[in-house]
Amino acid sequence: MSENNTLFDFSEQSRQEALAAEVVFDHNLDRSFSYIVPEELGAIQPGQRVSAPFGKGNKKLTGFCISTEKTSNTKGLKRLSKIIDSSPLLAHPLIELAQWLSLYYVCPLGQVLSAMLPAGVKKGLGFVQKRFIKLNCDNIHEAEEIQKKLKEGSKQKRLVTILTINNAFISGGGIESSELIKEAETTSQTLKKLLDAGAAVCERKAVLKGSHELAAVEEPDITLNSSQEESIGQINQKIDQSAFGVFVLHGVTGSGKTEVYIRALAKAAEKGKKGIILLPEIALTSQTILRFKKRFKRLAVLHSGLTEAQRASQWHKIKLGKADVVIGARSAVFAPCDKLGVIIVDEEHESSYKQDTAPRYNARDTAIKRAQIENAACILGSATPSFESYFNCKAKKHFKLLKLPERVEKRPMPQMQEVDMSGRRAFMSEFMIGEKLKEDIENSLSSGEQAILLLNRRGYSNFIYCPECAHTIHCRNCDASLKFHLSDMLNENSSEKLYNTSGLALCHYCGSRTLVPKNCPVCGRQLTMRGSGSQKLEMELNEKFPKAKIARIDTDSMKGKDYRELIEAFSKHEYDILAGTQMLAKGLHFPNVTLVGIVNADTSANSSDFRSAEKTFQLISQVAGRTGRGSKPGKVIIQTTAPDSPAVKFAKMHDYEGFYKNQTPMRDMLGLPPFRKQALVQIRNEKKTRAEEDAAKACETLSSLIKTAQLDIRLKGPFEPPIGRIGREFRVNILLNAANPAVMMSFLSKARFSELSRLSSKLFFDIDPLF
DNA sequence: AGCACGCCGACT
DNA sequence: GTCGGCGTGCTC
Repeated sequence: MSENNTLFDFSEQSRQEALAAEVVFDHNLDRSFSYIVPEELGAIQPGQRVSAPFGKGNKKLTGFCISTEKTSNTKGLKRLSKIIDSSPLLAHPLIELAQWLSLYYVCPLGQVLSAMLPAGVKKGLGFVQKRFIKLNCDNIHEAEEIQKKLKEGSKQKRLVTILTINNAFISGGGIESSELIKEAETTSQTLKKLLDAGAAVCERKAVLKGSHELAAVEEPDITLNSSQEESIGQINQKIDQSAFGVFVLHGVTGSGKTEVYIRALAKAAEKGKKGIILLPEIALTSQTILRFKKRFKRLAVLHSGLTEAQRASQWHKIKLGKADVVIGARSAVFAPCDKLGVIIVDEEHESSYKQDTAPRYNARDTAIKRAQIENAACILGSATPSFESYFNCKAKKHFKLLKLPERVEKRPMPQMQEVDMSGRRAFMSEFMIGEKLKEDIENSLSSGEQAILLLNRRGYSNFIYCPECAHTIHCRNCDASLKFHLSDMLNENSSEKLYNTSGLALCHYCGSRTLVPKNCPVCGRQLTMRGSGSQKLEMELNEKFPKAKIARIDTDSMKGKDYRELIEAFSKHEYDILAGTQMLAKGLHFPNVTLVGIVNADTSANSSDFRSAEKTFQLISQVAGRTGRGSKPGKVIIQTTAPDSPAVKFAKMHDYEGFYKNQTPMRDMLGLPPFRKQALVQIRNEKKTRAEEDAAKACETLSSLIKTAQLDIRLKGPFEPPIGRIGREFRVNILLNAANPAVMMSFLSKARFSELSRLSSKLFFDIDPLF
């Protein structure tokens, strides 16, 4: 209707200059749309969200304004309906970062911008309405007048007194009503009378939810050793100069990396700048958070245990400049700090920094880019740096390697001992704890110390299996066998004699849950749950150490909060043995743990994974770091079927450099990371033949584009991924690798608008994939 | 990504 | 004769 009046408006509208806004939406269209900004909506800035009519039905969509421009060419442009935010949610550096992410990770800008904001912020959560009370006068003299009218010793009088003392006059901020009532030891009834009499007024204001600050600040009394001093010196220099620089802090476990982080964050705060520290989600325990809370009063925390509203509140706290330090998981790399001084990525080698849904960014690499945009220092800390980061120190001028080769207080590195299980496969299928490990656990227990046992698989068993015909139960939607999980969630009466009532079959790929039949659907014999897992380990421990208190941790048995509680309980020695999966390897600090047993060090999960040796090395080294953190020395028992593999050998000797030198020539030869950058193009379709056809076409298109432009990009594929079908869709992969990430970036942004976009299969890009 | 338009098969 | 399958094209 109103959009159609251009016919008559022609002479006035189109000749006049109008303000146009470029808007991107959170959909799969990788382009922006121009809209006229109607004058009555007022000023608009990039980073604000807008509501705009879109498509034939003019459906109102929420988008982001990314730029504005005066233009006389307004033909065919629609008008914005609304400016949603009163001020930009995303400042310029974050928009710039989003533009880079969009290009680098081949993801529409609107999706990136949307992913930068917590869901609660988009919903407008994070604030609570509170009532503030102030006297209906402007000074003490007028307040005395009010006092005179009230009865001596009355509660109303007391309220007025408190308001007067606190200068809660009409032009001021007032006192929050519940605080006032508490202070005056009265009730809301009394306050209401005062308000009704017109002696005081009430004002509603939006206040950050749960934003109570911690009072006590502990003075740091830790003396740094010389390598810590050296490291912090170099980092602080960059922070002082407001200069970009990346520091790979290679510190053995227990070498005091956290103290270096704290000093860098303090330095930034001292300069009036902000700092962000990223941790793997699993390491964000109250243990760690508390350590930072003690040192930084103005701290914001972003972890998955928060509700949407709490998260939004923390976000706004940062946005309002009320936090000097932000501690959080992956997405905290987008924390809306202005004046960023330092950004830290702890355990930078962790694969959980990579997001596995669009935008598929790696928070470590995003942190580097953000530091570059904002002229900040970036610290990548790890006991086992990723080969990528170590390589960058040699190859890139902005990277600098800093080493912390010794544990603090000169504590010794744990003693490492491997146990060769290769000749004992029969034993391992039955039990998981060998004699050597059993002995050492007994020793630890008898001297009142604690032990951690680490297992590499999750769940009770690998699959549900028929011993007669070898049939395994598979997922309906995926090419994956279902895993059996013990569960007490089932109610006995619903599941008769046909189903196993002790647990459920779970698909680790699409998350579907089904009942487990008792008998094989093919031959009718009774099914068994074969394999080994942490639940089975727990049972074996209970048998072998009946007096010990045993706790089990894995992703299946734990949801965030329970996990944190269990960690606390273990650190208070409420348990003797902690058994679980990889997640135990991360940055936990238990002074009383003197023994770590790695039940099976072989990460043979996926032989196509060229990083599997690197992962094994990281696992052993990280887990070893959990022991001997107190006054007593630590010991590590590594059960492995490959005691001579480089990963085990070098990890045993705590020799990272040696392992790097041993492994990287092979990577170089095969053209793998860190020497070349990888990009995965995945074709998905519900029809298998269609997926295969389209993959073949995509290969051809890509190959010819590479050839004609003579690019240094190699193509491998098409090939079926380890799991060929997930959630009903068949998948086919094509792998690209390029010597130069910029070449890859420009190639892909061109390629996706070529014939590739005309395929009927869905296309997915995963840059720097981790398998 | 949505959503509409449009052209061929299986039904009341 | 109509309902509805999903291929194609467009979105300021």
